Amino acid sequence: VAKERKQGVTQRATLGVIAERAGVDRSTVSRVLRNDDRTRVSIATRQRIEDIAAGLGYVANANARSLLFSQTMTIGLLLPNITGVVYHDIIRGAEAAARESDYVLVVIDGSELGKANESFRRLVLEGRLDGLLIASGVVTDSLTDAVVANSARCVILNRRIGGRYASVIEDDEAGMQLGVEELIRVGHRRIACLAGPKDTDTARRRLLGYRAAMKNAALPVGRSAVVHTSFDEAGGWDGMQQLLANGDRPTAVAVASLAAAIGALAACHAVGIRVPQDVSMFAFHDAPVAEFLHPSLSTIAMPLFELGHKATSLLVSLLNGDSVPTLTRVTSPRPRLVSRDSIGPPPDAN
Amino acid sequence: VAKERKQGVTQRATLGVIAERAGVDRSTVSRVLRNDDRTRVSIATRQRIEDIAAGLGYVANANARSLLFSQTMTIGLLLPNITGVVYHDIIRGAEAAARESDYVLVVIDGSELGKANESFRRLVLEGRLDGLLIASGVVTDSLTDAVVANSARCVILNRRIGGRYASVIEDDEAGMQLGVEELIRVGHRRIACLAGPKDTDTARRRLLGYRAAMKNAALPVGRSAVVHTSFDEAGGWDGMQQLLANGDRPTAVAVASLAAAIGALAACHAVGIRVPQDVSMFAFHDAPVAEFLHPSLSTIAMPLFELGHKATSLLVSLLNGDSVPTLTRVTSPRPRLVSRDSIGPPPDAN
DNA sequence: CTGTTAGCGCCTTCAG
DNA sequence: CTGAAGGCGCTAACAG
Repeated sequence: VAKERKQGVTQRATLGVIAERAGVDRSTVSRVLRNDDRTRVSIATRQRIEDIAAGLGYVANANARSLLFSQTMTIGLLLPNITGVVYHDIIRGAEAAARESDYVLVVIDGSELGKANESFRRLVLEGRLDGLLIASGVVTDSLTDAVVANSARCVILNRRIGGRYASVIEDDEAGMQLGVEELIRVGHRRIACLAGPKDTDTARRRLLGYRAAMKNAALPVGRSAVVHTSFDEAGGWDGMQQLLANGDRPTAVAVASLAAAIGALAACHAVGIRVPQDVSMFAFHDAPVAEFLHPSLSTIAMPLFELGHKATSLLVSLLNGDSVPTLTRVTSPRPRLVSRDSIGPPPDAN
Repeated sequence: VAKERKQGVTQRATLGVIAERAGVDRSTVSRVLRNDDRTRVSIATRQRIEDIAAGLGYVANANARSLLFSQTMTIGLLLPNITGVVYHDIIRGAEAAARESDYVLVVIDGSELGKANESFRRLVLEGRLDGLLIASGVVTDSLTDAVVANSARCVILNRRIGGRYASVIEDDEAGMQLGVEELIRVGHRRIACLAGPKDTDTARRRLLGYRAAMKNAALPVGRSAVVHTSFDEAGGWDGMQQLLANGDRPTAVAVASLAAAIGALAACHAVGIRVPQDVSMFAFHDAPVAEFLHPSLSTIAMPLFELGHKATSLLVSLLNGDSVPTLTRVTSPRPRLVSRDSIGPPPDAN
């Protein structure tokens, strides 16, 4: 355990040295540099102080402030898999909202639960972070409980948790329904669903959208039409293989994630099933790569920037002591169907 | 500008309250809880203090420590595009190395330069971070200069910068050479290169590997055999289209990034060119998605975990006041060819 | 208009 | 074996 005390080589300017050079008290310097409007400082000294501070490249030490205010003005975004394509927009949205409220955003990789807990401990329990945005996947009650037990605040992204903590969700149901409706519109009737992990709230909501669309069109959902697998490529591959092994093969598939759709496409290629001639499909969530697959993949673009933005602004409210609703839905802009080449009419259409 | 002073609702335990309950001085509590071995505390009081601390869930406040030591024990990893597939292993490696030295790692999204500078300002200049790992792309001299001018330290990942700052690079040249050698081994002679942005050091090194392999085999590199484009899918698409428009179309292509290879595959599909029957290709860098493309993509797996790990341990050395070499190569484990279906014999072979 | 004072939570001499 | 005192850099009363 390295416990050695280390010192930065270059010393940064402090209020003290500026005060000394300007021949005033540190408090005066503080007032000037913060533009404290409750007290007036003479133009002359103000100018002198500002010049010296600028010359020294003075920036206030965040740690001193944090100590004083019990508040660091930084929040963390905990992601289960930092390189997932869908997270980029969430990050951008969160960062924008953070900046609007003078917070800094840092991202924490929680790809392994043990690591997540370790980083979490250092960052939240030791007071480096005022609050945490927790993306679905790594959320556990013990984690969230620990966060709030340490006077930090948290907001859950895209996952509902027993109503004890604030969570923000996208309208998975509407998005999935939109895609299935398109499949129905072009003539499909035997439509299957690659639904994601059975025990996740996200997958459950997407499945609801699928079922809603099927029900509205009075289409049957066979017992083997819904397959639960992981959200990644391997999951899509496995799930598609199961669907293709069925007696009455579906003519179209609604896939609950982009990565799984890539796997599903591969599974089709592997057995010579053509997309969209033999089977149509679309993926939930959009990303640039969809354009470049073979065939290019029709997708549902969700308001992820807004999701990240909303979650962050709620967290900021929480940090301001305001209360926020337990569940917030981000419904605007609406989910959008991005039509590419993976959806066509069913093979038996004529 | 929100400047209101906010207070956490729950107050965290401090040395003071533990001391009070234990009927001792705060300094004694501090000694016990830090396991200070330079001074002995009686078993009885030690036990009492530890019990109370545990009961209160005491964790030392990082901000108070930071203020005292001018050191936060956290380092940042600045990524140009946080969701790039190659970054995941780098992040994991960096995190592992950070933990080994009792540092915490946070990731910063630098996808937009303006944002990067803003986050950077808040995090580095205000002293929230002891040092910064800067991944290629966003590196500018003004940024790095500003970092060290503020008594933070930085290490550049996979990009050399005029010898003024420490940088760590993977062996791009060896990796690219390995792939091209495989193309040559199966019989290709007209081999092109989609080389990435012309002005980046990374692309330049990969191109060197391509040229080295060609030279070793005494194969000519035509003037139109090397195309510079961006590293993303669109870049690969554009570049491949240029190559296919050439008079003597190459029979194989070395692609300097995975995303560009996906774009290149798409460009081939678009004009009915089959991979690998008509054109073979491989991509620099490996990721799970390569397995699920059509055809599955042969790739070069690079030691990215080790890259992140090495860069971080160098940064820690720097923070300890040690000096480190300006340029460090991560050459172990060696680049590895992951053979899949996108490489085959040239069409004119028999 | 400006200085004095006190303290955020922690650690480290130096005395007992 | 333990306590007292001082200070990291900053800000917010309260005095002048």
